[in-house]
Amino acid sequence: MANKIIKSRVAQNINCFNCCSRHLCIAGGSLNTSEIDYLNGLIQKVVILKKQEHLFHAHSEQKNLYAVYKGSCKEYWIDENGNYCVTNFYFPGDLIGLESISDRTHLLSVVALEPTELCVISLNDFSLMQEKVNILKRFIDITSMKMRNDRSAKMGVTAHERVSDFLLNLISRMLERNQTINHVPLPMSQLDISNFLNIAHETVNRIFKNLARQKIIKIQNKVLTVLDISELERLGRLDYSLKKD
Amino acid sequence: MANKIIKSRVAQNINCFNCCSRHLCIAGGSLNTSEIDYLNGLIQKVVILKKQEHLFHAHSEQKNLYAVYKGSCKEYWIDENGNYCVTNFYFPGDLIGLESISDRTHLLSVVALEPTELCVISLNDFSLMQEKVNILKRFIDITSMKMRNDRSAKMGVTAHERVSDFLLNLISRMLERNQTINHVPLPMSQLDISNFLNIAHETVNRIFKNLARQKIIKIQNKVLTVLDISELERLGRLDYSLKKD
DNA sequence: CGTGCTATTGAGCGTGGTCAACTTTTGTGG
DNA sequence: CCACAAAAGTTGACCACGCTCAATAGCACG
Repeated sequence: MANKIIKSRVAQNINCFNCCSRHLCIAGGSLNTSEIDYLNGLIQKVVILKKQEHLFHAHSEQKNLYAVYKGSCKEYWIDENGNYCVTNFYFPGDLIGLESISDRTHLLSVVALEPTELCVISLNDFSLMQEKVNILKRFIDITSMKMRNDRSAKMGVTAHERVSDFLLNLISRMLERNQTINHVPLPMSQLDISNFLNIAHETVNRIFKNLARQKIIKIQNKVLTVLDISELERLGRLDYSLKKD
Repeated sequence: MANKIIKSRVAQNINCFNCCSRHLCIAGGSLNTSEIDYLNGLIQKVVILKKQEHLFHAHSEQKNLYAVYKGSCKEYWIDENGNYCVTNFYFPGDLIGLESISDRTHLLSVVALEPTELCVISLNDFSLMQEKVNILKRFIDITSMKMRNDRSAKMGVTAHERVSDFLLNLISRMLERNQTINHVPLPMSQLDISNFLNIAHETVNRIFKNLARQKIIKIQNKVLTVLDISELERLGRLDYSLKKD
């Protein structure tokens, strides 16, 4: 596999000010212009990944945090018995690598689900940021929100609930990204979803088909369209309307 | 229910230096004496809870973070359909309230499983701490570790795996607290465990009995004794030996 | 234009959920 | 301290949800 391409953000015309996901990323919250300017100056590089290309592998040294700029990624690990375990999906504005900061070793692997670009926050830059209290507060807020979000994606008891909750979680994340409920990207395979939810992939497929037959959702070309959100909420245990604000 | 008792740490002779869980709490890591001294000066109060008494309820304003000093707590919420959902258990050295920092509103409720004492870190104190870079780094490390730990408690696919993983997770946390594998406290009910793991409580009971019959564990008076750790690891998907260091 | 991955559908069966009954433990008030 | 009530734990029977296996169709990549 080709080595991943790293370019300068300036050359790619990427910066925090014109980034349409910045409200979800570090540059969001209540940071003022000069603080974002400072951030923007620190973050110099972008990694450009092709589909299926790894951002990093588990057990490697963690040198950076990453913020998804464009595209999407899958996080996974291989357990002691050789099982492939999908642990998360990342979309524009999400920070990758937070759970590894404490020991600077990646616990998990991350791979691109489609052509993807990620801003590189070196841990050195991150140390510098720690001098700026407001930026650090923002960082802590993001970590706190991530914990909430991770809890809600796979909570249901039954397979129907779990699939519904997964979709509701995706939908609420896409709404945060100013997408519409009529066009929610599903870049991951049903196999990935089934693995993430601890459900057989045949079951995931049957539930998708079921929901489609009941005209609750429609899936075409890796794009989800929600036809009856209130019915989907009834099936899941999450209430996305609570998280809309 | 009686209002919770709040006392000064000094009066209770509690401080970060003589706390036997400090290596897990904010005062651990590589903080030096003067930094811990600063921390210790900021944290003035202890909350003392009786069994079944709430530390806070979901939807209330978050005024503090809490560090368990002694005892244990259960975290839960009530979903839209009225289901009681256990989301975590906390032991000495654990920080409570991290996922609520971003909007200063508790997402979850926390209740004591036994007589419990918690150090109170007001969010004001927390803001002050943010001026001390090393303390904040330590805080971020803890958050990062919490994310790892939360992932590992309920990972298995089958009921046997999930119960085994839950026990392995508890064991590894107790080892961090200098407890022995022969005396792991189980202050929560089997009902709580079943709810946390999304498993029927009858199933949890049967699996405990099974493990006991196979002489892998023994449970008496809410205390777990591990008789065959390698067999327990084989049944679960976690490898506690990886986390012993 | 094949080769391999992903999606789809069917049939059979086992894990574990549900319901029910009972015992044991814990907590509360007389 | 005992009596009673409530909660927690235990055990058995039943059966359904969802897993496994299998076979085929669609799709994407070289």
